[in-house]
Amino acid sequence: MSDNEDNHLIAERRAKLAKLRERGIAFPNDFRRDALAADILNAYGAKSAAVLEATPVRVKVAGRMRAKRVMGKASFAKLEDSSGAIQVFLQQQALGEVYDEFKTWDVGDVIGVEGTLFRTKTDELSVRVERLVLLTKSLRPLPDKWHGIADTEMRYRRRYVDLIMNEESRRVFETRSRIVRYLRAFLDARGFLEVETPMLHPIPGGAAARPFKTHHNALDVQMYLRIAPELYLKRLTVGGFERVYEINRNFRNEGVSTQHNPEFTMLELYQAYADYSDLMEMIEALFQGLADTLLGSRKLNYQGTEIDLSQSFARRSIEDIILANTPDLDPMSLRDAAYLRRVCDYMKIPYKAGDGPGKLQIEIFERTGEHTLVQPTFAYAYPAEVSPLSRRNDADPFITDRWEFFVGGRELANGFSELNDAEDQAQRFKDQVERKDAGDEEAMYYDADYVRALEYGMPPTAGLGLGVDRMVMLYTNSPSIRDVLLFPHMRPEF
RNA sequence: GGGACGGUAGCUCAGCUGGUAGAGCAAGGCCCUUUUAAGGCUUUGGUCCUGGGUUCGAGUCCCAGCCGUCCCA
Repeated sequence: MSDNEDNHLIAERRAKLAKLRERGIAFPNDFRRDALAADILNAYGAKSAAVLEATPVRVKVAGRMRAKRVMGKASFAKLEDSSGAIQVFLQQQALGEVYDEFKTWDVGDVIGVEGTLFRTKTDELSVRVERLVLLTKSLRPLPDKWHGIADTEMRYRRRYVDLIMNEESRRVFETRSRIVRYLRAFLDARGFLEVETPMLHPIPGGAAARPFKTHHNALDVQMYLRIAPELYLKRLTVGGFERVYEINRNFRNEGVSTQHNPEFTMLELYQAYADYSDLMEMIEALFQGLADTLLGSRKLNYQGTEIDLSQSFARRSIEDIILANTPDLDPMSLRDAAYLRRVCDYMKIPYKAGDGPGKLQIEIFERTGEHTLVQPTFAYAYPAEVSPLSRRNDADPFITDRWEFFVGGRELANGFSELNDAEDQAQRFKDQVERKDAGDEEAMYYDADYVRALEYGMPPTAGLGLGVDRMVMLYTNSPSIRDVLLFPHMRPEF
């Protein structure tokens, strides 16, 4: 992908622009359109040639020239705006000198035309142009109009070209916007308050992940881009905002893949006087309602697999899922660290020396169970050891009241009843610090102010985080997270 | 981090066991007043990703690197 500046196509267009500059305003901004292509087609697409001739309709449209067919003294071109495209018809006889200039214009130029509607011999509604203006000279040739861009690298690095060329790509990002609007409407209707909490954190918290580090000059302190907004949002529930949410970016200093981008969008919400099972119901309503609104169906195709959202979503405990996928395991030894280490050794699953039975369980689950959760499934009963912010289960202190939600073998959301016991939280942070000191880079820091907030009293609360990008992937049938991010992370080009 | 695959004209792609770098579209010129991947004639356009190596000779083979895609961890 190397188009150097001196390729002759660009040179020719620069020469044309130089002539435009000599003649006056090369980039005029006084053309005002009065119609969009799609609106014209909707309003007059059914009118007959005779009716259009009897009662002429004048329109002013503007957009990018996407096709150009010159036949001597008459030409056709396709003019594309945000709504769609309409054909324009130009004649030497009607336009004079401007027509001769038009013949030198290029596909990709932005033009404005004024004229009357008519139907061509092939019955296509078109604009018979009476006035014609070049609004923006395009200096770079567009990709092949028939093949489009196949080069994924160019699609991601030059999203603007991708958006010009690919209707499908535009549609994905329009759908993304609709999904985010749906999320807001869904939560607003349930009495949630949208808030904004800091992106620059003195202590990165709320998740197990490596943060991006930065530095605040005036204060001369180390800062971190947030890995999750969780601890701030829960401070707000202490403050009395009983239903809050935030939709914004998190940053994690980790690998890039079809599932991961260093910055990604997360919905987090907290609801007081609710528990983790209330949130399972909320997720179900959310995913089903979105399918209804977006697709008009609760069955969707994701990369060749039918996903059925119409049934009540499955709920299975972590230990059940582990046993279902590895039936040889001894059900009575699932919390025996020595036994689990032998299992990991046998299955070639890496683990760290300090990993206890809870962490080992999750390692086994992630290797053997996750990818089997294709239909919407809540995996619940996460070990307390890997859930330092979750409320312990009343009957079984080994586990917490926590689930993760899977579709297509992929984690889309994580929710739990919140740990609101300040003293338990302080102890869990201490355990995390020990793990960090032992070399676990993903272990959490001790957040003293957060513990202090809990000491004021946080009502019983449940919260969840939902990966918006992955959700958009699901609903737009996109194989890679890069397909749903306008400007995905790439290595610097220059 | 490991593996597989890819990088050739502005775009999409050919290029066999090593032997003068190709097509379509786009672009320049000429013709053309109802086309829609318009058409006809014609011309131009290359750091074959980069750097080494083997060879009389490398787009092609070898090594290293860069960028990307997918899979795995």
